[in-house]
Amino acid sequence: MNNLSSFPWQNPVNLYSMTIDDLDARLIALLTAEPRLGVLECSRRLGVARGTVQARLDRLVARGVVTGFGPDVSPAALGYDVTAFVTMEIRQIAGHDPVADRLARIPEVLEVHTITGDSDLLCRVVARTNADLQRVIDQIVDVHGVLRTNSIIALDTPVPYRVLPLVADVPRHGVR
Amino acid sequence: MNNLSSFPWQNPVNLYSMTIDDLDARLIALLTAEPRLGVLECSRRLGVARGTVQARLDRLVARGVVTGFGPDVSPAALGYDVTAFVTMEIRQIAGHDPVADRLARIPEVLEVHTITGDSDLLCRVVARTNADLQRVIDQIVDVHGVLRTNSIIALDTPVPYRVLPLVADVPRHGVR
DNA sequence: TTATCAAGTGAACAATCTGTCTAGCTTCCC
DNA sequence: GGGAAGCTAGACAGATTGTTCACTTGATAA
Repeated sequence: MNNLSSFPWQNPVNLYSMTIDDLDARLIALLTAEPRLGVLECSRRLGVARGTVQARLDRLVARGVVTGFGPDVSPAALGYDVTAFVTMEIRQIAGHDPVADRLARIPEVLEVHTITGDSDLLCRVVARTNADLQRVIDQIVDVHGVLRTNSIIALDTPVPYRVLPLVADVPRHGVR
Repeated sequence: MNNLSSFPWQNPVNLYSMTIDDLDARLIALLTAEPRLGVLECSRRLGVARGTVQARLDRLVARGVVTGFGPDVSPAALGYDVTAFVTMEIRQIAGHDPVADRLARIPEVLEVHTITGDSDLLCRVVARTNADLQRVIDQIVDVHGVLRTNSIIALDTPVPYRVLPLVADVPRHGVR
């Protein structure tokens, strides 16, 4: 079933195992908890050599498991207290999706997905107030090709976005 | 209308202006682009003194605008290629939401929101394959209090989560 | 069994950065 | 004018970084 080891060159993306081991997971968890930690301090906390931490980090980044260490910005702290999910039907147009391109130009649109189901696109937007949300939605509706939208407001977020449990879980399912 | 300056003590959370200026935005953009940059290098790139960058950064973190510098992990790179949004109706139970607590115990559940509309909760989940998604959804359905679920698969993500345009936009709307 | 390779260890080097102070200057507000 | 806050510029010791070295270990394959 798994031909990665037999014909790795046929699967360049998967040249490296898509799994991480326990040390990787602990490293990610550590850096998530205390992101400003240096490599040296990490090596001390994890009980391994500095070179190991450095190599692991490089490998995680090279594989694309860790895509960056960007500052996490809270829209709420900037005054954008309202989060909403907007689904929409669009007029299907050939070629590279022009609707998504237009949506990407609206700063309040934080992400866009194409989806299965009745609607075609799902995007997450933020706004300063409910009234401000109307303004943002108006911008979305104005996008050429958008036929109909449907908004759902996120009242509360009992579980904010997190990946750590997943990261901690992966080593236990290690296939390789 | 804005009583922040008159009675700041009545609004402890908003003691600091919820706005950022151009330098803040440029600093965030710079760190987003090259996150491993040190404070000194930032000060050189931005053309300001090191102490300024340090102070700005400290303030951004203190205000909660920047919540962390955690490593950004890509679930896809870990083999979780399928993303789905699951909405659900739940049996309303008094007290601190026990359903969300249970959902939080499922590693594949990346975030949970309570929402307006027909459904009560919206959560983002990932899975290794479509078949694996069924396993995850089964776990969700098994949660006590979950009555019905509805899954939407994200086929593609033309605009991945990003906050930078918003950050760049805020200084232009600076109220203070 | 032996050869080979990938990975980790421990140590060393110079160059750089960090945390923390100082002092002086400007701007804004009462 | 006085005060507060923010920025600049410079200084210090101490810590960290990137890099390279030689050596050990474990797994794999011939």
